[in-house]
Amino acid sequence: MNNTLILVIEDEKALRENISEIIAHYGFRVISTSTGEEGIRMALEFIPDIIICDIMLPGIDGFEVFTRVKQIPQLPATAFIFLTAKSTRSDTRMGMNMGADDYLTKPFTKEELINSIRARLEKLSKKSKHQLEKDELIEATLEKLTSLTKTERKVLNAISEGYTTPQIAQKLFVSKKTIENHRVNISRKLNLSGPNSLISFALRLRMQHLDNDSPDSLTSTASN
Amino acid sequence: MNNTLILVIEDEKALRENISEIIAHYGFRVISTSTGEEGIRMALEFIPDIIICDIMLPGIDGFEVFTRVKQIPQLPATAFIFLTAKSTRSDTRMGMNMGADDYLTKPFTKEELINSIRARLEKLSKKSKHQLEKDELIEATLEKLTSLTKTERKVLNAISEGYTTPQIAQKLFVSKKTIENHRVNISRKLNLSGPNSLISFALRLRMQHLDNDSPDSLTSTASN
DNA sequence: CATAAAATGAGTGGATCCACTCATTGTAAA
DNA sequence: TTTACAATGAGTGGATCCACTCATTTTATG
Repeated sequence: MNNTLILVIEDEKALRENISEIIAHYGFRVISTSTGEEGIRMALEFIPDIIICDIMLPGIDGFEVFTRVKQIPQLPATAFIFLTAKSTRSDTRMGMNMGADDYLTKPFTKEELINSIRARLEKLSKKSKHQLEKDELIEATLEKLTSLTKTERKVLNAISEGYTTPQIAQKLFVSKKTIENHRVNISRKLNLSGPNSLISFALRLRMQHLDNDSPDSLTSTASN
Repeated sequence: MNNTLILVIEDEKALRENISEIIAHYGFRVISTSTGEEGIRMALEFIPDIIICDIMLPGIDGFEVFTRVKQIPQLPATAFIFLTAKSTRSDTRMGMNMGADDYLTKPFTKEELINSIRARLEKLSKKSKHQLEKDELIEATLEKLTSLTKTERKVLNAISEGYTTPQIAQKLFVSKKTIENHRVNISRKLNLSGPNSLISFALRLRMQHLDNDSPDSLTSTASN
């Protein structure tokens, strides 16, 4: 049902296990660690949806974890919830001013914890709703990209950049006819048909990639 | 320099003017009102980037303003900062649990206010950085859309949805030849040329609009 | 009403896109 | 060394796109 992944970074063992237990009990997946360094490593590996992080940590502190995590390009949407006993005014403000999404002061009830999590998830899903719409269109055909050969990928990439058949032919030092053949083969593999279907797919794909990760994209997908 | 617009909803006159003054002093544009009802109306009209709203208001309260504002589809990205004297634990939590972005308790210093604003702006702009890249591509030609006629807009919209000339002709109950003529006229007005240039532009435009505001987009742009 | 602009439609021509078949060459794996 | 696949290129045909000109009708707008 729920595929949400939450990363808990908390030094105090009892509290860490307690939090994890609560989160798990409410149906979320949870991973945890006691140090900031390990937390950053896990964030990179597992790409959690939410990070709950204590400020007082051995080694690097919660603020440092936050700034490091925010520099990871794969984690732009990850919500960050600070956790601390220091409920002094200036500390709370510092956390929020850094861009944190919420701030829980110890001790807190399990309702406060779970409500905070739910509120952040609500915000996250709201922002990426139309995004999903786009994803679905591509998703189905995206896996079929693996069936493309090296040259076909190059051609598709060129198409997505707006080049026409004769231009691509010139770029790759082959005849127009060869590119045309590649286009047909690509369309066949991607189950596309009709005029403009290829350029349309290529552009949608490009936009998709611009929204996500790599800068110049498609050629780097595989080697074949 | 700074085009950020901030809406302040605060009943107490002295405080409202004080806040507005501080915000304006730091170079942001600011509008304000004393009631929730008026605040919602202004939010709809001016589409602010940030709304700063007191919880204690005559008529509908801050929580109600928040939920109403969040239902406005044009304002998915607007940051919401609550403002209140009630700094009791449960009140703070309720605000955050509803999905607020920050929570300032009275009295607060101007530094706290301005830092909170800056932190939220930071988060907003971070999410739309690569977005700018795409914007620039369209921006230049975007204004020329105003020179399109009603029917031309309809055709362009259909193109962006993936329809081909014969399909559009059927949809609008006119001949294929008419649609072809419209295509040429549109291309001329937008300074486009070459094969695929129109579908390419239309798709980029569509993606643009999907990321921003309206649901079914282009036809609603003007009346002519 | 008169003029201008918008909408509709047609003719022509060329370029590109799409889809099918077929053939040759190179390359890599069984 | 077969076998399979990738890459190259060609032939044919139809559909669509793009760009030009021209004409008719409808719809504002002064």
